[in-house]
Amino acid sequence: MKKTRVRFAPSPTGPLHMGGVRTALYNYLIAKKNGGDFILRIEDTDSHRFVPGTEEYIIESLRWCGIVPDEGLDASGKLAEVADERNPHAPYRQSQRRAIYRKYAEQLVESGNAYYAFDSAEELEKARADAESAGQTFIYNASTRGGLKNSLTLPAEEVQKLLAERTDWTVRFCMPSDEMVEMDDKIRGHIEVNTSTLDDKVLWKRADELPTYHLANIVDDHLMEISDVIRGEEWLPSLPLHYLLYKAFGWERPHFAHLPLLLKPVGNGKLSKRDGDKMGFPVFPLKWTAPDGTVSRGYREDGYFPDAFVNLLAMLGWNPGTEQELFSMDELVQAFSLEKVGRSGAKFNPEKAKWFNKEYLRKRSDAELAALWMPELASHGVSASEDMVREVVALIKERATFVSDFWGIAWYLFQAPEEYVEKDVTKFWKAENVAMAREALQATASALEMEEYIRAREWPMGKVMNCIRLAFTGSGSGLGIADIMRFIGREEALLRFHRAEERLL
RNA sequence: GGUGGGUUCGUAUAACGGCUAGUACUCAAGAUUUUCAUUCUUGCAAUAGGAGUUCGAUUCUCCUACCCACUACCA
Repeated sequence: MKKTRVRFAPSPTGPLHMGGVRTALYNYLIAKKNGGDFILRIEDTDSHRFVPGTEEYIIESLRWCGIVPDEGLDASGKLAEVADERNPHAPYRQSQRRAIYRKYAEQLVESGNAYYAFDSAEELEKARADAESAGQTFIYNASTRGGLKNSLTLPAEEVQKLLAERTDWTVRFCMPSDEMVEMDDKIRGHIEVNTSTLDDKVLWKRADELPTYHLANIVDDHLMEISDVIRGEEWLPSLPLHYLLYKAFGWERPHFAHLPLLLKPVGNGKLSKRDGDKMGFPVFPLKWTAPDGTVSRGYREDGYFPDAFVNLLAMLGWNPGTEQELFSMDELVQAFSLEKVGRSGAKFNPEKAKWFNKEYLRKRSDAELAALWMPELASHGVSASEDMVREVVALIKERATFVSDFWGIAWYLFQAPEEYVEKDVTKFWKAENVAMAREALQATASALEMEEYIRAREWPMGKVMNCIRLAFTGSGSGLGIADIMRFIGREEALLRFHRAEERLL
């Protein structure tokens, strides 16, 4: 049995979005489940769309998620450029592998599976326009290539001349004219396509001496001994070409699996950057500042835990077949299989995403959460001991989804209220209740004693307590009185009550 | 337009021909609680439509509708 080797091969054309992270995750899980390798490769064969900083962004995103490549990164965590024991196939950046691809493109021409094409962009544009005005679709393949400028139609001397003189020619795949391509996909099953509907894709460009995705992808997957190609559904239409390419080279092809797309929460279409901005959730793992200064929020900066993010991503398109929803990375490795990946696109639900984080927050230790909260407390001018913060966290963690919710839930344990919610004042601050509350507060030394005091007199517990809470927190909601008093102390409690009396009556 | 893929509660999904179509999120109601939140209980809510195969179809086949992707010298 061949070793499982999978790869994640993004283009550095923009920040990795959550769909991309999910693709990386599924690849990683399959690799780890089978004791195989997860390889990171950067497909930067389109020099025009390169966006600075995205390669680093991709690497950092994967690292944050705990998706660690077995191959592709050097000791300093950068994309490996020099081959060594760990990275035998370096470089892993396609722009640095130029020399490799040309050889293979020429091999295909020699074997009759590809040819040189000399059509200019304008000529192709015209051909398309003509076909369209005739109500047809232009396809560069067996049906049209005979009338176009290429090494199949031009005399050999002319071809040699153009090859030498011009710098804008390409190598195109010679698509068979009428052949059924039969394919198997691990997720979608058997698929058949007739080659007459396919076109002679450009494989290599003389202009920048670089291959297009299709050639580079197949060559590298072969050279890097990739056993399973797991990628997004948008690649399904080019699967026949890839099958034919493997056949033309005489190479054994990997297994293929095409993942369903991630769709926008409402309406139709795939999830895009805009949706997040519009609906108030991130679509990127980390915050991204574009070269033009535009900032996009990230899951990390929004307060998501990486394991929660990984978990929610895993459940988008896959299910374990049981009712378990919470999985650690190790558990995912155990439970994951492509057989349980769905075929239809998954609409992303931001509400459910929050639920996952809430569950993970609860699982975090009080100490860890306290440590995460300390910086924010400091920014509010609060200097509390770590022990105390930990106790507060224990009290409030089940009310929060993010650590950033903590302050809004428990601020009044650290500072006195300056304002009182009007609605709650009219509801709870009634003279007779205030009188009872004052007496109970003053006559007792602790919350426990106070409760007994109120009970002994058969006073309305709720009314009295709400009155006190209003004085403590400025509103009708919040923690239990006993808990609040434990943190602020009797002195502060009395002070807050008297201040409320002064302000409200 | 062409090619390919898809379609179970609002959302994510379960049920690999056989109970009353299950679960989670959301939402609603009730219980608990000194308020709020939590927690617990209950409820609302789906097989796109039509044929066919079968004793029996969410599941298999075909047609229709709708959705998505691709259709570049982008990936």
